[in-house]
Parts: sequence; C-alpha cells; structure tokens
Amino acid sequence: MIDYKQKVATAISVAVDGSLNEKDIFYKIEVPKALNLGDYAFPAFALAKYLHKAPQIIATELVEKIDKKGFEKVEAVGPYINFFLDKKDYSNNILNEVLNEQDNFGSQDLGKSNNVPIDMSSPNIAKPMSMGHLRSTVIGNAIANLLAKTNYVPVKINHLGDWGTQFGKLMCAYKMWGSEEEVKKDPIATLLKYYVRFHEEDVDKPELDDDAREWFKRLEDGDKEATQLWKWFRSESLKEFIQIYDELGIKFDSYNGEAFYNDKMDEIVELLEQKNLLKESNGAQIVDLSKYDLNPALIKRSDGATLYITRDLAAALYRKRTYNFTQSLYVVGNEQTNHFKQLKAVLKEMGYDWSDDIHHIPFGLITSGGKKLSTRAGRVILLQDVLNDAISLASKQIDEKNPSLANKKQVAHDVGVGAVVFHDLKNERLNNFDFDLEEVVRFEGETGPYVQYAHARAMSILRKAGVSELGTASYELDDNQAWETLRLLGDFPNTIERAVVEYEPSVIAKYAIHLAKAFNKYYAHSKILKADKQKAARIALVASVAVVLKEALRLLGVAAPDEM
RNA sequence: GUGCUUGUAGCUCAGCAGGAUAGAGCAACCGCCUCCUAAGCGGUAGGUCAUCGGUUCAAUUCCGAUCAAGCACACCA
Repeated sequence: MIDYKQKVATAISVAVDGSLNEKDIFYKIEVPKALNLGDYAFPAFALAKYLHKAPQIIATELVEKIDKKGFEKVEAVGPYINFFLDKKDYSNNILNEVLNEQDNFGSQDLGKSNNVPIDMSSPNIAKPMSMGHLRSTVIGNAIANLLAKTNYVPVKINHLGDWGTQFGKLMCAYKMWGSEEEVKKDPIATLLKYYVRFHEEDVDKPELDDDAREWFKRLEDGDKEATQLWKWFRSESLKEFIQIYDELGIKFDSYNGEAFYNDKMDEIVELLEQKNLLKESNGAQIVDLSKYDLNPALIKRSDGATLYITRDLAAALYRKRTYNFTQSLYVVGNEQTNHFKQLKAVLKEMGYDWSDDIHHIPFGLITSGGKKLSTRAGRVILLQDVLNDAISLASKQIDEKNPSLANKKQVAHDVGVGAVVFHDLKNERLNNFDFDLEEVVRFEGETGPYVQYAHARAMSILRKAGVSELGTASYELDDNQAWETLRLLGDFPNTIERAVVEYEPSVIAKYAIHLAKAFNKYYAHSKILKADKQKAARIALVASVAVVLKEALRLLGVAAPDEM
C-alpha cells in the first residue's frame, strides 16, 4: 500500500525547504472531518513560528510552491492546506491490493513470530458461564486473532477455576444429596444446585463446613475418591464449556487451570525465601511492596495455605519458561487491576525484568439493573440463555425477511451469536455496561448483523455479476459516491495496527461499522451493475468491501454469512 | 480515607498521539422498495463536551482541583 500521507509530507517538506523536518510535518498532518476539505490537511500554524507570518498567508504561499503532481487538487483554506488525492490512482492501487491479497490484506509483521500467551475466559468449574465470562472470552479471542494477523503467535490459555475450598463443599454436598445420573444429565446446573444447597444448610449446621474442609484436605492429599470426584466434576463442566466455546467458534491452546500449578508453588515460595523477600506479618507470609505504593502481597496464609497470587506467580514463571514470551497478557476484569500490579511488582522484586512484559488487559463490569452480577444473590445472566435468545430471534427475523433462505439454521446461529459477540466488542473495553437483552440482540443500527448484512449484500451483487475471479486490472474509480468506501479500505492496515498496540478490539468493530455504513450508502446511491466503462471497477470495489468486512468480522470472532 | 476507571444529545456510545461548523446508533417525527436483499437509505429535532482553574496561537482532547458514579484496598479468586 502506498503511503499517501507520507507523499503529502514529502511534498510539503520539499516546499518549505527544510524549515521543518519531514517527520514533524508527517505527525502534523491530519485527516479533515469533512470530505469537502480534502483527504489530508496540514495546519500551517506550526510554521508560523519559523516564518513569522500569519498561518493563512503561509498556507496560500505554500500552495504555490507545492508540487501538485499526483494530487487531484491542493488548496489553501484559511490556515490549512488541503490535499485531494488522485481518486483514479488511489482506487486502482487499493482495489488491486485488496483483491490480490484477499484475506491477507492488512497482515503485517509486528510480532516477528514471538509467543504471546493470553490468559482468558477462565470460568469456574461447576458454575455456569455468565455474560461476564463472555467479555474475557471474546476480547481475548479477538486480541489473539489480531496478534496472529500481525505475526505474533498467540497462545490462548483458559485458566480454569478448577481448585479451591469450594470443591470440598461440592464433594461434601454431592455425597449427601447427589446422584451420578442427575449430574450427567445437566452437569453444571446440578452441581450448582448442590453448591447452593450446601450454603443454605450450613447456616444451621456449621459442622458441614468441617466436612467440606475435610474433603478438600483429602483432595489436596491425593485421596483416591476425592481426586476421582474432582476429575469427574472438572471434565463434566469442561464438556459443557466447550459446547459454548464451539458455538462461539473459539478454541483454546491450553486448559491448564489453577490446579495445574499445585505442584509449582513450592518453588515460588522457595525462590522468595532465597531472595529474602518473605516477611512474616500477623502469622502470614508476605512480600512488602511499599516501595511500589502497593499493599503487601500475601503469599501464604497464617495457616500455611497458599493464595491466589502465589498461584499466579507460579503460572507467570511457568509461562515464561514454556513460551519464552515477549508479552504475556491477562484478559481479566478491571476490578483486579491491583492484583496484577502486585503480581508484576513481586516478579520485579524477584529480579525478573520480564515482569514488564506482563500486561493486564482490563475490561469494564457488566451489571444487571445497576447491580453487580452475583451467582449467590441470584443475579446471573447465563451466557447460554442469551445466545439461545439471540439465535431464536435471528431465526424469526429470517422467516420474516428472507423465508426462502437456504441454510436458515446456520445463518440464524451466525447472526444471533454475531450480534451478541459484536455487541460485547464494539465499545471500549473499559466501559461498564448494564445488561439489556434487547440492546444485546438488536439487529439494526450499529450492530454485528448490520455489518453482516452489508457483507451479504456485497456477496449478492457479486453472485449477480457472475464474476468468479477478479484478477489484476485497471480499476480506476473517480466516483465521488465511492470515495469514502475507498478511503476506508485503505485505512484497514493502519486500523489493525492501532487495535493491536492498544489491545482494543473495539477499534476493529468501529471500523467495520464505518465501512459497512459507507458501503450501504454507496449501494443505495449507485447502480453497481449498470453497464458502463467503470462497471468492472465498481465490482472490484464491492469485492474488496466483501473481503475486508469478512476479515474484520473474522478478527472479532464473528461469522460473515454470504446470504442472510 | 487511599488508589484505579469513568463523566460528550432523552438513552447507548464515537471523536484516531490538541486544530477548521462536536459525530453516530437507538428512541420521536417525516420521507424512499415496477430498480443489485428496506436487517437498508435520506431528512427533521435534540449538546454551556460534569464544574472551575492552568498550559497553548488553538483544549471535548493535555495538567491540577472540585463534584458525581463504579471498582479495588492482606489471610476469596
């Protein structure tokens, strides 16, 4: 892709004859908000200092000096110099590039094949997946796709919540009231039911807690029955999780959860002792982090048990050794910011300079009715329910709008799930949002289905056009209607880069909406298949839009059906 | 109390390393299918960019304070 902005910078640099260097000029160049102000603009304010003249005058004078070859127009408007690109040249370049590269368009080598483990999704065994888990899952997945697109090697790690005292309670409850068949029929719901009942009953019977502790102790000591039960609960739960992941089209590279690090924590404690970092405080072992302005990290409880951060330290070290990462990401809610600061600080204290490569990718909280979701308080929004609702709504929509559609079931799935996933990704990660089913499964306006629809329309035209393959040709399009769409196509690579460096999938989602919007507008105002000499170029534009929309959606983890 | 995050139209949000008249979507109202999928397109209406200061030729954007909301603050994860 030709860097047109660079071209503008060079043209200005030559004209000002060194009074401002090209790099500074490049960074000053902006994209005007209105199309009638050109494609790039240079504000002359920056030159006023050196030239001791009013910016308006500088702009006017500079326009005279600028070599306008290769531009459609260069003009001064007030203190700005506005550059209009040569539309034919631009369209020919961009369309050929997209059509040649197809879904590789926008790929770039930022990552040099380095590994990037991503801690994501991480539901708790025996508990249902909620909308909260969806965020971590889809944001992590989109970031993984973006990393792969830029030649990193993402490693998607599902750090399952598969250890802890709750398993003691679960086993205890299962032994008292459980049955194998019941669990098998509907594993998570049933296990959850036992768990809830346990909590209800242990209010009056505190001795239950002792039993639970006993069971967990047995599990920790490797007791056969306890281990078998644990494995069974885990695998039944995982089966159910994987079913949802399949629906979302997401695969993991590792399911090493909390339990995986059980035998790796001793080393951490030893290392901390060797380095003289452990201190006793109220009977507990801590690492003092006051020089980082942080609370002390609790490594061992006063009863000797390890804690969350101990496990995460072990996991961090394990990942460094296993993947030799250049970045290690944790897609975990904003509320855990403090924990990751501590984690990094402890690693730093241990002398691991790679602690700087650990990045917490926080995201905002989902609430329901303004309140935090809580399994115990019954404020849960089950992910499966939301997906099912979305799919059946999409199905209804298809029956209304396109009853003769082939493959209805698959499309309903793609559209329904796409709506939910896209909704979760379209806004900035850190924004909190209150769950509103109607909002999530909306198919109109700035939504996933809107983008999918634009793609489906493009595909429909291509089918009608009857071109199976568009090769390299001259696609000179100077049509004003098409211009915005063409410019957006050219922005794709840059957009991907921004999304990756900011770990921000919403950048791609917004881009997809913009492109779909520009294309829908074009579609409404232009007769694409009209037989004239730019027909081939228009079809090339439609084909390019289809390629880029599909790729943008793929990066987000959203399918792009050919018809809907 | 301390720290982090947030505060833009009735609602949900954009605003890309400060710049030209602050933009969408939803909701409301009004138009557009003998023509490539109307899940679409167009129009009307709607804003002292929380408040007050500071830096700058220029601040919704950067800095500080204030107010408001959410989250976190050692033996949960």
